[in-house]
Amino acid sequence: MNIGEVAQTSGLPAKTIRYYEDIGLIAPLRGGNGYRQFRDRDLHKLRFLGRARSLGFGIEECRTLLALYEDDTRASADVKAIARDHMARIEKKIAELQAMHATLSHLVEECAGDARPDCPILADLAAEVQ
Amino acid sequence: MNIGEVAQTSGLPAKTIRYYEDIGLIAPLRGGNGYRQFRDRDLHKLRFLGRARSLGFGIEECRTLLALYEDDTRASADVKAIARDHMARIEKKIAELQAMHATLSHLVEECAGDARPDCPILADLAAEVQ
DNA sequence: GATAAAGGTTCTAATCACTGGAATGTCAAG
DNA sequence: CTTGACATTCCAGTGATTAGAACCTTTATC
Repeated sequence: MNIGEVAQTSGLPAKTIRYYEDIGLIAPLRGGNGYRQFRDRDLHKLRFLGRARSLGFGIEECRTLLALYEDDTRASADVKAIARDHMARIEKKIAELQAMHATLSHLVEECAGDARPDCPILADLAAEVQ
Repeated sequence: MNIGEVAQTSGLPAKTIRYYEDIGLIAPLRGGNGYRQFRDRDLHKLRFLGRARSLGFGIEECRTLLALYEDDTRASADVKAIARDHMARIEKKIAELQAMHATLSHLVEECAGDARPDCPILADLAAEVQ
């Protein structure tokens, strides 16, 4: 399989697939013409990566997860720990975003949103103390 | 005021303040020794920027907000529109993170998390179809 | 066989908002 | 005079791609 077909099948852009090879996440073979030759194994890995990335795992976590996936002697506890860490980060991020949203929501409600210059949003941003 | 004091007062790292000058968000004066000389106006702007950034506005949005702040003839509607757009982006991001979290939460619950290799998390990542 | 389109290759540079580090200059105190 | 704290500039790196340029190979059509 050439990269185009793999991109189609995996849902990852060809650019991304090349990048993943660059950083050593996959290692497709090469044909005589220099084209990458993807085996089923490469495709599986790419799908794994696409799914893990879509769940927000970072590249290095993906690398670790992939290694665990390929290690028959892994302990599921190791995988679970990575997932838990990641969940904690997501929770933190959500909380931050919700705090931002709450503040903005409050300010937007207060703002007349008309042609006049008076604006509680700017007033808040400019306030000496929050 | 020198940059160190401004960093203290504004809560922004000196590096960040220099960067903000670099991209034209502030324009402090210079003393004969080449040191930046910050006026109250610069400090106000930096606090404004710090607050806006902490609410998640991007640098270019900050630039626009700062311009609106300094424009006495602004319409509050313009500010409100920027804030609304930003809120919408935040909402989208929260929804994405919540979806990730829900999936992970489910998988983590299913995973024994012991010394055995069987792991629903890896199984999900490796699944052909989701 | 010529040619053009489609697909492949590598490489560099850009994104965003800083941040780290190196090499160097200035100021205040002892 | 020296030491230390503080300032300066410039270059490079972060994460995870992505855009674009210049070029090569394959395939289909004339």
